[in-house]
Amino acid sequence: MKIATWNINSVRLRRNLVARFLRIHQPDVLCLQETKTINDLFPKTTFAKLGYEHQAIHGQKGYHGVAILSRVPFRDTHSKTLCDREDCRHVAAEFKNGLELHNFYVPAGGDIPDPKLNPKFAHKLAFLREMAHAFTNNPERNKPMVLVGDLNVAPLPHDVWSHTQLLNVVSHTPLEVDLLNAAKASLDWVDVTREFVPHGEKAYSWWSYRAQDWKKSDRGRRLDHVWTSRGLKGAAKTHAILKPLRGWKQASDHVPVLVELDI
DNA sequence: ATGGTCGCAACGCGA
Repeated sequence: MKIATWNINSVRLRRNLVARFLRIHQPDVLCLQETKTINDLFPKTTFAKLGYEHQAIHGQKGYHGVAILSRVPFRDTHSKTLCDREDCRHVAAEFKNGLELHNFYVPAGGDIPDPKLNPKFAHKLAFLREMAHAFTNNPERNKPMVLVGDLNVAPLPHDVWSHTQLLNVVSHTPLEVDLLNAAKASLDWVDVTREFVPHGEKAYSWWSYRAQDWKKSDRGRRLDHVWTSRGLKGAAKTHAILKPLRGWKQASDHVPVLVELDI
């Protein structure tokens, strides 16, 4: 089963890029974040025509929004409400082979890394805590599960271009990293990217729009993640962060992360 | 140290 995650930063603006990605890489399932549209305006038929006729769409006007596009039928889908907000930041699908797939879009958290001064950062921290609670004591924690998404945290020193320069920058502060690690520990999740890329090597999935030349400066961060439950350890056969897609015309600032699981 | 760029939707907000 080939699974991809991609923060698309408007699925309507970039529907043709999604279609190109689907044609080239042929994932079985694509999880999108920041679709930025209400469900009625989601380009369903564009993707259905390419074989992705099973769609769990959870969007809102203008902001956030997540979706799962699949060639494989779902058994069931649902979405969680986190932090008692209407924000569309989670959608999950269960497949007939028993796999449960969770697609998250964690709040970015604003600029000031202090929850007392910045309510957006406080929301991010609360969201990460709730993410952990969602899986702690989960009666189904032993089933095969995959968690993907834009988690908006780069946890390891080599998940950012400069560990020391980003220690006080939202996405890499110790506070967020600790909470992300706690969420990861809640189900003993495996970080698939780091099973393939050694911890001493740089790995990025996002490059800012603000750089003059994103490729030349290469000041990236690894914000997009694929986690598998412990029972799926070793199931990942291939892994790729599709850096060239950042160079596509009118690209998203995130690139897809793609894994092939033997399930 | 600062500001740099996007997308939505309406000229601000969130990223």
